[in-house]
Order: sequence, then C-alpha cells, then structure tokens
Amino acid sequence: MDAFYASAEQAAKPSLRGKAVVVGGLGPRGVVATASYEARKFGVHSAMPMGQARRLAPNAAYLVPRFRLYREISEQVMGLLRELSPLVEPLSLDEAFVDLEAGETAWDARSAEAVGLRLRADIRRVTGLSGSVGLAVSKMLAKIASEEAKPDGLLLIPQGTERGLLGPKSVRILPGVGPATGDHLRRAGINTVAEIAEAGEDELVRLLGKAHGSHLYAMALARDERPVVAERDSKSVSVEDTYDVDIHDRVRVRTEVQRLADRCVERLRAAERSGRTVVLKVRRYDFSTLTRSETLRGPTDDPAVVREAAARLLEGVDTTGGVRLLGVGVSGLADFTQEDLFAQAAAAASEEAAAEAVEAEETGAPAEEVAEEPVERRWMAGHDVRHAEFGPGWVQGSGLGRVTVRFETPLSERPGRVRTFSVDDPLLEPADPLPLVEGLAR
DNA sequence: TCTGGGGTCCTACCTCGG
DNA sequence: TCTGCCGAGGTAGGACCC
Repeated sequence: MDAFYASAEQAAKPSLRGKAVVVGGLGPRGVVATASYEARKFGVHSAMPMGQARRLAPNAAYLVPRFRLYREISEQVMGLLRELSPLVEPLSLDEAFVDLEAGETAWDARSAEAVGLRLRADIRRVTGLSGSVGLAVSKMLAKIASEEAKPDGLLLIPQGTERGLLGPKSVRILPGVGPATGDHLRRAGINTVAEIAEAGEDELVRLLGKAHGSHLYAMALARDERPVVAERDSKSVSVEDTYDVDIHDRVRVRTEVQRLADRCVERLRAAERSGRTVVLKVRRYDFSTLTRSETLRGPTDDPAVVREAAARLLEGVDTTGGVRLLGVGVSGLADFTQEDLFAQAAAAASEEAAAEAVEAEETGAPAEEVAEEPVERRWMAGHDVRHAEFGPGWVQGSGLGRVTVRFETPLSERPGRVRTFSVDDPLLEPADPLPLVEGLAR
C-alpha cells in the first residue's frame, strides 16, 4: 500500500485529499510513522522527529495513528491476496508476498501482469486506496520492484534482466542494507550492487560477517531462494513507552516497569501464548539503551511472575540521570505454561489475574487508565467523533479546554465545516471509523 | 534535529557439561 | 586429575524493517 496510514486518513477525511498529511506520535518525542506524498515533497519522511517535520511542513495536517482502522483495511487487502494463492506472507499491515505459482493464478510474465493489474483494481474498489505491485521470480526482486513501482504502479522484472537492472543501483536498494551496513560498504569502496558482486563473497564475509556477507553477496547476484511462508509464529511479545519527560524517581521507574509487565502479559494472553525469557529494556537520558534478560525454568503467562522478573532485572540497572524509555518483553514463546505442567496450585491467583486482564480489555482502555479516575476527556487529532446535533466528524485539534471538529465523512463530496467545542461538551462522543467505500460494510 | 513501537535476525562472549 | 575442545544455551547489543 502506498503511504498507507496517510492515504487511509486522506480517504477518511475529504478535506485532507491532495494535502500534506503526517501520521505519527504528536508528543514532544514523537516521530513520523508515514507522510503523504504531498508531505514528502517538503522533505518529511518516516522516522523523522516530529519537531523537524513541523519545521519543514508547518501547514501539514498532523494526526495520530488509528491502528484499528488500518488493521481493518489490511484484513480486506489480505483477503484479496488469499483469493490469489494460499501462500500469502504478510510482512506488515501494508505489505505481503504472494506466491502466484502456488495459487495457479499465474505461470508466466503475461499472466502475472494480468493478475497484478486486476489486484490493483480490486484493492481500489474494496478499500478506496491505491496499492503498488512488484512482480518477479523471487521475494527480494518482487520487493524491489514494488518499491520502484510506488506510488500507484506495477512493475515486472523480466527473468534474465535482474542483474542488469540491479547492477548500477545503490547498495541501499537491497533489503537488509541500512545506514550502518551502507556506510560500512562505502568505506570499503563499495557503492553499487555490481560492486558487491565484483568484490566477491570472501570479501563480503570479511566485511560483514558470515551470515550477512553471504546473504548480501547472493542478493547482489539476484539469487534468492527463500520460499513464501504463509504461517509464521511470532517469537516475542513486547511493550515499551517513551516518556515525554525523563523519569528520575526510582519509585516511579519501578511502577512503570510493573505496568509494562502487566500490559505485556495481557498481549501475551490475548495471543494465547506463554514465554520463558523476560526482557527489560531501558533507554537512558543520553539515549544509551541497555537490555537485561532472565530465563525462567519454564514458560509462563502469569503477570505476577513476569512482574517479579522484570523488577529483579531493574535492580541491576542504574537509572540515576533519568530514563526516557522503558520496555518489558517476553521471548522463548510456547503454547503452554510451566504452571500447566504442575498441579493447580497457583490456579486461584492466575484466575484472579485473568479476570483483571479481561476487565481491562472490556473497558477498552490501557491498564494505566483503568486504575485512575478519569480527569479530562482527551481528543486525539484525527480520531472520529459524533456530535448529537452536527453528526459525524473528526478531531482537527484540541488544547486549552477546546476541541476543534471538522464535520465530514469519507463519502462527503466537499470538505466539511469546522466547529469548536468545550472538551467536556456532553453532545460530543468518540465514534468508530466509518467505511471508506460506499456499500461495503466492514 | 534529537531521535517511536513492535518486531526479527545476527554476532560476540560467557558458562557449563560431556 | 587436569586440560582442551566443542556444542548448547543464556545474555547483551546492534542492525534492520515497516
């Protein structure tokens, strides 16, 4: 999908179509998740600090991500892909590999191109959004083709032309070559894919290590035999929070770690998994990041066990000077728990914890908000609302006790009117996202 | 300018047991 | 009994991806 989050927001909000839209964290330490192509013209791109984006594109619309909406659209698109083949490998919400041969929907370049064209039309019909298609004989090449096809295009790399096409391009075009590897190669005088091939496998392994070196050399020769894998079990579950202001108080740090451990276990349980290794992540005031981990005797999904392990790990970490980020994760995932293997000794305790998790889930609020009294309703930029008198709209901004709403829906033909309310206006309520396309209920 | 969140994979180093 | 080798598993950190 092209500039996925930003495109979804433009489809949902007619007044933003054709405008610069930036989706990401809006706090003082937020970064850009996705920028619309209009915003990219100003130099805004993913992973850029929000402050910098605002300086480059002060008139853009800045919105927080709405993952529920994106997940729904993603499911629609993945459904279309599964009609083409049983072998669909999602990479993220907006990207997937499809083995067309396995689905017997394409057998040569011509049939593949026809499938690609039809798919793009179907995606537009069902979601109202544009997607790009890359067609090639391997995953690596298909990915490169789809990147080159963006936005709103289709590119087929004919068999036999791969090396000629890749050769003159920058090493950065190869998946797995980021800033660090790119720099490393540049210092060794290697700037293009052809130069990787010329350098030879031994030199690549010497520069980058066995696995990375061999893999990169193979890719430079356009060799990639990796199959499309439909079902892939996740290997870890983690949650982390970056704080607007560094935390110095050790007691508060402990509390936050406990909170994160609970949230992590909630996610673990929702996935019906358990885990054996608990990982604590701490990013300090100077951005130095360290992790500490502890492997238990068996997998667990008991919040108390994960909380205690995380607390033990924290005791070994110096947080004087302040922390900007804390995280808790669990890896070594399994489908059963250590507790299952023994008698029901801890049954009462874990049932209680499960009840708590369900309660938190039912309120739809993060754990931290469950425990506290509601103070003031928060209106997040970009979120859908409904006003008893004016109908459906979305939050354009809020602050100083006021919230500004634009009243329009995905199907509005013209940008809607803007009105401002008090943040505690009883006629204003949060609302679910509306369908982006007419007649297609989600 | 000042750097998110949720993942995966790889490497280096250490310890332990055979 | 001591020493070295080797593999497995644990731990920490780094790079990368979307």
